[in-house]
Amino acid sequence: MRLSCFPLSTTRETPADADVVSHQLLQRAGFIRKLGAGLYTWMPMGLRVLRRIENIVRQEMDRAGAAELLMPSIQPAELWQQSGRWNAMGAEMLRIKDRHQNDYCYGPTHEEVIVHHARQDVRSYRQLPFNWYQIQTKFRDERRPRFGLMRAREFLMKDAYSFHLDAADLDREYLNMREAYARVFERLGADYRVVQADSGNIGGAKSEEFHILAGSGEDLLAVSSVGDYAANIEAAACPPSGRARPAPSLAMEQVSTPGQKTCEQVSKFLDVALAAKVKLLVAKGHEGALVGIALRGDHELNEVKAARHPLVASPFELARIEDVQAAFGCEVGYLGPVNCPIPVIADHAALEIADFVCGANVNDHHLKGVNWGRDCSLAEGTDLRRIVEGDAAPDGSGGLISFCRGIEGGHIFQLGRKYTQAMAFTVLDEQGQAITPEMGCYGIGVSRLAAAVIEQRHDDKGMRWPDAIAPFRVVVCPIGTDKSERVLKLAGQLHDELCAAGIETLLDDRGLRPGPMFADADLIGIPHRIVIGEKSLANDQYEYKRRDADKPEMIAAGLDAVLEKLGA
RNA sequence: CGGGGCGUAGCGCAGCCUGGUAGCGCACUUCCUUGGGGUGGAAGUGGUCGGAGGUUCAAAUCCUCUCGCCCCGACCA
Repeated sequence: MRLSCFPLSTTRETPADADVVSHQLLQRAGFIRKLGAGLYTWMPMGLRVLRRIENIVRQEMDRAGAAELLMPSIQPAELWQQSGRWNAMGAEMLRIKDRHQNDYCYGPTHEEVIVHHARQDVRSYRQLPFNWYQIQTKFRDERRPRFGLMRAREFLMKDAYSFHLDAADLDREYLNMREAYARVFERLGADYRVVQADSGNIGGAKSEEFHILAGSGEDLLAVSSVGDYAANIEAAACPPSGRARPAPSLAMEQVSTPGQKTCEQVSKFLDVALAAKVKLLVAKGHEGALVGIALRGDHELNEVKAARHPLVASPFELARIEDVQAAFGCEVGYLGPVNCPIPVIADHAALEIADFVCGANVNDHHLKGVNWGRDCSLAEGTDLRRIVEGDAAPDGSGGLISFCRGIEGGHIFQLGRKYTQAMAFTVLDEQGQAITPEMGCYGIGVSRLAAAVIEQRHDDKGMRWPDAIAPFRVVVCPIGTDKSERVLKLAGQLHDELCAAGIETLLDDRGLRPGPMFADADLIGIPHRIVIGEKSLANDQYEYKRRDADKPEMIAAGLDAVLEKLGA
């Protein structure tokens, strides 16, 4: 490709609305242009990268035995009503009406559509298992689009859906996809980690995320210092420590704590450790009921875990303050499990302390020396809290948890029968009995990966693409073309020869001075650069530089030495 | 959803407080110059100041409404 014929518009200045490196570089290098909040156009240079990532994903999916199809981006509401998600999905689903006032959505995901097609075409167990995937544009009306491509509203996603006779076969395919994903992430040159995840409102049991590790990542990951345990902190389990609760040593006593409402205030006021306090949150239960949630004072609630408890409404919502005050007869700063008017569930860690401090359910008063079982009923113990750094790894390896940040690039789920059942997809088994298939789904955020790779691979000059997904593998830079016919001719010739050898090559024939030319090549992040100028031609040499090398080196002029450097 | 900020040339910004003929840098056009890390110079092109209404002799500037965009937060009693 000759750059003089290729639309490329780079800027030296950083766009004002970009605050992560990938977003800045993508815009500066002219890879993407913003059209609206969370909406981006892929300009030609950027699209080349997107397509290459897409092709790696496609190759690995095909290799893993999945079959590509393409579903509409607009979906009829009827299917979503069948699965029950038309109402369950919130405002992030873009709902639209056609001219007949019929309801549609711009697909945020395609479980409903795929199950619909599966039930149309698949009747027999002989047709199972299968795995269908597409690479399709999706739209999610994020409450806050940000970080450019990392949390855009419209984005490109690979989504795959598999169907199986039984759970064991789903397990097999899940592992198959897990391996395919690992190959994808390795080919992208990404430093990634597979972590246990929560399956969110998609539903289902087993679920893992593939995270590209980066400080700018939106997700916090809990990683064990021993073994390979890692989990999204949303999903990281906090089992009982195994330590027995100490025996009560103090009598319960009510103390005055005027105006001390938060755990921090009370702990300071009474001079007790935060971890020696039990706090009580109140969540909405079912049909207007309230549920008390007891946590140790220094712990935080994990709403995802709470919402899974049968007494707690899902999605999780805190009770309205007026309702809580009506039930307890005091302000929310003084709640506690003693003489509690509503059912209480407690996090394991809150149950492991004795002689604790908690609200007295009386304004401006707390209780000291409180003990489970003796002073209040022993609440049911459940995992309700967010994991914290320094916790023991929940896999029992003896490791300690520390946090790091990641960008979710892929997510694999075992959905079970949630959708196949809701949408009445059955096949006949060998005995002629109808059975409901097990389902898995597997997503990769293709457009997000482009940004994630940049977050990991960049320097102060620009992007540093690996060969596998670079927009071009090589850029040929002729110096002083207006003075030297020979330079221009040799550069054009090398470009043509490299292209003929199947190497994606860019010839910078814009006639720029070396400074701007090199700056653009570095910004765009092309992995290999060949400079041709009279100076080196005097020694019958070209100059070769890797994007990530400090210094250039001289090589013999001609195609062979170049090919050798490229390892081609 | 709550809070804050910003909309002035393609991009980045100043001007607004204190109303009076709209400016700078980059980019772009032409010419000269320069030629190994964004040369130097000369001359140019380009703006209904986000939109609507109001105050005023006069509004980018003050007031009201509205739209768009960005940032922070989103429950821990």
